[in-house]
Amino acid sequence: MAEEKNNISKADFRFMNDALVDVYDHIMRIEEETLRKSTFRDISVKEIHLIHAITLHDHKTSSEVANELRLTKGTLTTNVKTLERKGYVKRINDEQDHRVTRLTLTNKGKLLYRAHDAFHRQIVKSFIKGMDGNEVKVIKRALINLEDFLSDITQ
Amino acid sequence: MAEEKNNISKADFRFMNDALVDVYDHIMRIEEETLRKSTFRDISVKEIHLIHAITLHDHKTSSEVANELRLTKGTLTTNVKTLERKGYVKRINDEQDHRVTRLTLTNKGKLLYRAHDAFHRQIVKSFIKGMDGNEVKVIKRALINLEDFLSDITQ
DNA sequence: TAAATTGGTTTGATGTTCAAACTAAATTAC
DNA sequence: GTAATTTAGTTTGAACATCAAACCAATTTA
Repeated sequence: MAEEKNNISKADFRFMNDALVDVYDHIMRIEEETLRKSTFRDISVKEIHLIHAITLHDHKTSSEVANELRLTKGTLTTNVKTLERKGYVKRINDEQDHRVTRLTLTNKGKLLYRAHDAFHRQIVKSFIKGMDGNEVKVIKRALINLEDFLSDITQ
Repeated sequence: MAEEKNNISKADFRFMNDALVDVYDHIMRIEEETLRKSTFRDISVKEIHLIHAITLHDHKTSSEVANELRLTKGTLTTNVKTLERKGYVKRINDEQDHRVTRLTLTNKGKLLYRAHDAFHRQIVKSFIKGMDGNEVKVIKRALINLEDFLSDITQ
């Protein structure tokens, strides 16, 4: 066997590690800059992640969104408040249970959601650029490996 | 051709996008928790990234580190100050140019650096678990694709 | 119907960051 | 060779994100 399975050279480790680390920072940076130059220049990366978590259609409760983003309820309240003020998010009072507020995007919020989603689509597309079906499967397997590894650590 | 090149199904997009997004958050979370439970419980994820940027051997200047991490000089000064107080980092006065301070890790800092590096090694290893040389090449290509895409945007 | 629980908000504190003013050292321009 | 400019880093004051804890109102349970 020319290449041992599960054995990785120092150079490969360094390359992949740096790539994995840098890529995320780079994406955040680009998102920030892109937003700054767009019609949505009053929105930060953190805010767009909240908008993404609220999603297009499924009227989640505040607590659900807070859990997903691992923020306290208090933090979410304040963040939602500013996005509401800026006109991206609307609160809906739940008819069944008068304690809960559900979150939804305004038209402006939906527009931003779609723009952001399109950017992510580009990222994924670039990731698998020029690859055939089998190669895409290899990438998926790698991502599944990583997710499994990470969830094994957590519980 | 059963599978068109460069065409990705909605499901594949969603899977890869979510994986790419979630993986980073997950890693940060695990780093945070692991630190909390270790001997280094006085260190945050942001702080460990600073320690990583200072590196084991190459006595960078404050400005160099600030640029790498894209922080202002002022922010770096305060961050270094707390890491110095906690005993992970040392300032060295440059003999040539008395304006510059170079940054280096104490033994405690180096210990932490190595522990953190070992964790990253595990991550990369899990990423390519069970793959042969060709498959590893596919992964590398994907990461290069992504880096190219991102630098093209920034140029 | 009183007590406990739940969903969300408010409050006060902490940590991270920045921009701008500043200090000290080095470089350049005359 | 001194004055003016630039450079490296620090200090300061403000802004923002976050949290934990106290709180309020509605619902559930006992």
